Amino acid sequence: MGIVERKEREKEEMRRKIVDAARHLYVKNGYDKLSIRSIADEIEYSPATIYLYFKDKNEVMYAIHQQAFGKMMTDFQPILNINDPFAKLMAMGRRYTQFAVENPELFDVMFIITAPMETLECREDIWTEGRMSFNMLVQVVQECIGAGIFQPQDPEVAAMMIWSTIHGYTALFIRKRMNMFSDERRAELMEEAFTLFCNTLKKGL
Amino acid sequence: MGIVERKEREKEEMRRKIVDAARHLYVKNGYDKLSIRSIADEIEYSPATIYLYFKDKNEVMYAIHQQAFGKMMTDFQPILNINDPFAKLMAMGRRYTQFAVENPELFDVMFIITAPMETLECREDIWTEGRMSFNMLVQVVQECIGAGIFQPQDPEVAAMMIWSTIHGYTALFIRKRMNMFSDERRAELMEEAFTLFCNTLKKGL
DNA sequence: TGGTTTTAATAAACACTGTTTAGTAAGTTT
DNA sequence: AAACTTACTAAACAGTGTTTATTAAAACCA
Repeated sequence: MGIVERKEREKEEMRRKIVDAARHLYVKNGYDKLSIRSIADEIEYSPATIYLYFKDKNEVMYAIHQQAFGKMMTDFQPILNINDPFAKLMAMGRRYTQFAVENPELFDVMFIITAPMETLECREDIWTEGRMSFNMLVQVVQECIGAGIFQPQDPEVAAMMIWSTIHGYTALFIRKRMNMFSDERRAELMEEAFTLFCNTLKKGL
Repeated sequence: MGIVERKEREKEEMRRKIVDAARHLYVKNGYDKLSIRSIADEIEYSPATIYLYFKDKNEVMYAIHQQAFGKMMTDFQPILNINDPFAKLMAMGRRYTQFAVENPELFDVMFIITAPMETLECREDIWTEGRMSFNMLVQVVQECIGAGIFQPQDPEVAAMMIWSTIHGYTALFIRKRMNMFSDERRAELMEEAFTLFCNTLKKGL
């Protein structure tokens, strides 16, 4: 009797339906305007039903957060084919910011908003999505060390420094903390700060 | 007749009362739990009264944001007496993170939360608090160039790169994006990333 | 097949939220 | 003393996340 299996599938299917609707609304309207009721409306179920599949709104946000990391990974896939490790590193930095600009809400839920981090899956030293993404960066840094572009050193420390810089201006931009500059100057500063950082790394790391 | 003047003073006094209560509650409970009603309760007025002094909650947040920048400026004051420009720069970086760790909610409203940036005061290329803080950093970078520690270059670009790195790991930490590491490793990575960044700057910028 | 149990879904309520509007009471001016 | 102006608030509007009691359907068992 495949009844339990079918029920399992239906449960999965329903979860997927909820997350898809939620992601849709979230990407369009942002976190503040994403409500359990609007998700329920979208999938034509009552609001209470969502609580049969997710503990709370944070868990819905975590599911979106997971999907967002999935999308980012596929976006990054072509970069992994680049042979020159430093060129690969630079391409990764560029893509990070590009991803944020093209998908501001997804970037938000991945790296800024607190909601998804309130779930069990993101506490107690385990945050799978973060761990895996960071490892990807660490590996490229490792390759740079192996190729003699960077000096021998703890690749995690170097990776953390590099992530910080790229994430820094990206987050400041996304959260409007470059509003003291004009649109043009803003773009210029980000671009040139990136270039300067790359050159500094090449010389000094 | 000093009646208009007294009324002016009373208006100012009331605004101050509201912001003080709001800041108090915000620092204690964070943005989500700060409500117009809770502020009204604290100062023993009706919620509607707050709307006679502030356009909306965003403007209250902007007032807190202003006060937070004030506090940060006084925290930074002693650093400005350091003679060696590079030591001054490093001290500023340290204090930035220290301020964030000691006053996470204030850091949030200054550099992460979107609410205060929705006000008129923060749109159209003017964000006084941001401009002034950034200028402070630019000046120190300028001094580093003058002292021959950094090569001649656009000090705003260099300042943006430096701000990005320091802000990067600070924001990632505050928003729990280092949850894939243990407490100890987290602190270690931040500390060593900072040291590595300083050394890289000294060598390569 | 009939009766029992389990499951899925919901209506309604609870305790909130930011914000607006209409009305009141006190202070100020003429 | 009457007219006007200001400061304030009660109440309402339209939402929010979440919980609970209830119902209807599906699954299981005799």
